[in-house]
Amino acid sequence: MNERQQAAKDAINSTFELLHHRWMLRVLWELREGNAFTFRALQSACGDLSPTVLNQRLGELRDAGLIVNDDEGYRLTPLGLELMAAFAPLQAWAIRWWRTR
Amino acid sequence: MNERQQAAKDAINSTFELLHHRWMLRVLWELREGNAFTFRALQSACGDLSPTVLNQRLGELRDAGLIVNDDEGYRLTPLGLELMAAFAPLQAWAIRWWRTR
DNA sequence: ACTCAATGCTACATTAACCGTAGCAACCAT
DNA sequence: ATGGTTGCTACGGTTAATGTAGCATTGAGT
Repeated sequence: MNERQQAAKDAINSTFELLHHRWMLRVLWELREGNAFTFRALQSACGDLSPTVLNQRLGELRDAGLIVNDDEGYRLTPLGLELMAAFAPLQAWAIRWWRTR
Repeated sequence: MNERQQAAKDAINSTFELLHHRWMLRVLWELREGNAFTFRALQSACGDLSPTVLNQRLGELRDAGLIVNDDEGYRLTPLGLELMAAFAPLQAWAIRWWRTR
């Protein structure tokens, strides 16, 4: 394996490491439109997850540069918006999969 | 919210519920080319995760209809391949994100 | 038949992650 | 000053993940 391939592998592994935590995908999903959410609004949108975990996830997302917390609340950065754009094809798949169950 | 929107929400939530478990994304990623992996080959490809968890993840993927276990080993079903196709844009994002850190 | 390696997987004990509930301190409007 | 909303933390209990060891089965070689 050459350097470029290794870097790609590191990048995707690191991405999975970030995303695999509980509620992470859901939190990002709720923010995907780019709108700002207050802590409590986000908690509610995710189906009342515990504030402990939400705060952990928000910290991880802030450290990763995917969200910011301005005076309107939490919202995705351009980088975060790009990630959610990459996730767009997932919704169509989810609906198809849902039907097969 | 109408019925169609609710179904879409259920579908994506259910997808996240499936995917958020540790190693789940990584296991799928290793299988994405459609090749068959033995249990131990898959374990090794994922960086030697514990067999306990690998077996749990494989069970969940089997129940979800995303993998099968034929005489060559574990491989993605057509549905599983479609999911990984939906994940394709993620790699490009991951590399870009990796560079910003 | 006997060894040997590889297979898929389970048992067990430990550590880390997640959970719900309660509530604090800061802010603002009334 | 009272009441509402904000972001967030403390606490104790439960679930999930981990690492190491090893079992039972299969197939190849001698």
